[in-house]
Amino acid sequence: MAKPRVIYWFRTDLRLHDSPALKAALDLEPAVLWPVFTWDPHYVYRARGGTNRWQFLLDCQNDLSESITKLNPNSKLFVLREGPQTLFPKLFKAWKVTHLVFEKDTDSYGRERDEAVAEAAEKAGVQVIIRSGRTLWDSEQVVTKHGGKPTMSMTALLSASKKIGDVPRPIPSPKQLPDPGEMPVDFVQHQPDTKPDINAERRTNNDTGYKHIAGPCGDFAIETLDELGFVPATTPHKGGETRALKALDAIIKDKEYTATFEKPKTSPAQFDPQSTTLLSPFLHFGALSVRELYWRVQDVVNSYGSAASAPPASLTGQLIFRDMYFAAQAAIGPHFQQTAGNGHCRFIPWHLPSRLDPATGLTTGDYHVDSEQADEWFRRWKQGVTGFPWIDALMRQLRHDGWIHHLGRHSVACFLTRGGCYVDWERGAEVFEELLLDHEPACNAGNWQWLSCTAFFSQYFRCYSPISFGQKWDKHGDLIRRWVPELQNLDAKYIYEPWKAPIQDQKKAGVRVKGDGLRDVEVGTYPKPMFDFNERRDACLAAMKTAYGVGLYGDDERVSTGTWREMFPESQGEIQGRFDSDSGENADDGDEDGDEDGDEEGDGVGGKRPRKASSATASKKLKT
DNA sequence: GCGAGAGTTGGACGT
DNA sequence: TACGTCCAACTCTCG
Repeated sequence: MAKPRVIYWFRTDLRLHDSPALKAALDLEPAVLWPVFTWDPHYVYRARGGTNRWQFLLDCQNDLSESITKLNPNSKLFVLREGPQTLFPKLFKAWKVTHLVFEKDTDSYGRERDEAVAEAAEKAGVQVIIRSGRTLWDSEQVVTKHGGKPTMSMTALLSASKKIGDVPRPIPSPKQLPDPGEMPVDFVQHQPDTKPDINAERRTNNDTGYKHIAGPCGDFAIETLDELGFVPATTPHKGGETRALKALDAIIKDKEYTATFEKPKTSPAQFDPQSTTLLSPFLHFGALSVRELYWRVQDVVNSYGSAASAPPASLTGQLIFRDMYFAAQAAIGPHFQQTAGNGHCRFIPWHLPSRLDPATGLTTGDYHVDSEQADEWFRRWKQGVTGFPWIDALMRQLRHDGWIHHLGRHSVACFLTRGGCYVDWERGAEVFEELLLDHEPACNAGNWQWLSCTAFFSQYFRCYSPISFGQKWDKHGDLIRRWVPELQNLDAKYIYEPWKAPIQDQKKAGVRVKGDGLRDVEVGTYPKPMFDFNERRDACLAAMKTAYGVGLYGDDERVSTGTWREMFPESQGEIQGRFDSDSGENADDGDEDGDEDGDEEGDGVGGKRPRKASSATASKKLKT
């Protein structure tokens, strides 16, 4: 029998070490092996992605390609610019492929795509081999061992995984790779739909990504940001398996750090270097195997003795949480990314709710503006001009670097949702999806649900203060000074609350606390806080209490029909305003009165606009 | 079915 | 500085 002709399809497993799928491909003893990456238009036009994450991906691809070439000078990572669903059927034929091998994807689009590709392969007589490799334990197996239910707690994950067994030991990198075969592409390139383009506002140059299937020089080169029409990245964090393994070596070398790591004791304010490992972006792109990380850490922990930390706070605990979210997503499916239709996510009548596709019930990526005030708060949060320096510093660090500490994420997420703006967690998740280098759909959705107290966590009375929480870690405000240069010279006494600084202190520091950070921004100013935090915390807490009392979940019929309103008291201050679900216009904005004066209680039920007396006082307080 | 205790990492105040 | 206690009170797990 002729020897196999194998395509190894790299996706989010951009590494050579510990790849069960790559091992399966090599076990076939192929005559030829093509290491292929398909530049999938779905991710370019339909999924949110900022330029920093593209850059990190390109770093990973370039590094992987070099590593492949080191093992076989005739080979590299071959990038083809077409969606895999249309490309593979043509490749199977043109390259006389016998096997297609890849790592199992865990996300909804990925699974759908893989099914289509596998079906096409079957039609073409190509054998498909899939291996799980993205998580400690195969998420589908975890779900099965958990009775088909999602793992909504660490206990649940640990008891299910215990039935599977130990995390597999990592597989060493291959020592050699076969030659690639001939690569004719004398077939018609399928042009992708470039509209709608969810990344349009970030695509400032000419997009030539799909001009030639094998790239501008016809050599299957790795694409560039320029080719895709993206501006250069700003992040200092670089990708690639080589860097990942080197960074891991450095961490493991520090036995004490590795063995005694406790996440809650690491500072969200520390940067350069940060207080945590910053390995998550590598995990996301598969440049680092999660099992490699797990066992390298666990071996240190085992030899360290009883002083070592343990899950959930320890390093391996962080990885176990990751698996928990993956397994929860595996059980719930695409609805895990949203409240609507998700029976495990509590319904809270947040502002700025997602628009839903009536056909699928899934979110469209757009949202209803039920409250102009909340929308402004959301925009100020996103841009890092809330007037709360701790929040603004983190949001600016996130935008520029693509990474912030986990507790920083807690802080800004709590602030946007249950502890400040009362804006839908899905809005925040979308911003993280765009900006985070390590954006992992399952972890992102899971953590936003956690922080908004809609799933996984429910102690909504534990609220992060945008002032005290930062102060606890960073009295002098170094993180703020780094990311909010307007406040660089402000006395530490006022750095977390610059609006409290007397005019002469502001003058001395060369800054005026003025404006809203969005309109007519003057040089040398920093915005006033967008609300009185204590007022907002009280309003949100009361609203959360009401919503918990109502006790609706995302899959409840009353959520989809809108009759949930009957269950909430009309006098509830903090509740989603009405909007016309067809046009998306705010139906009760006609007699707009609540927003000019910064009154945050402007939205009522059924067109009524109840006000709390305290809100007026809150606005006045801010003006002093 | 019930109660006790635990639960990734809050804040304010005390010793 | 590190660690307790209270605040007012959530869900889940386990016995």
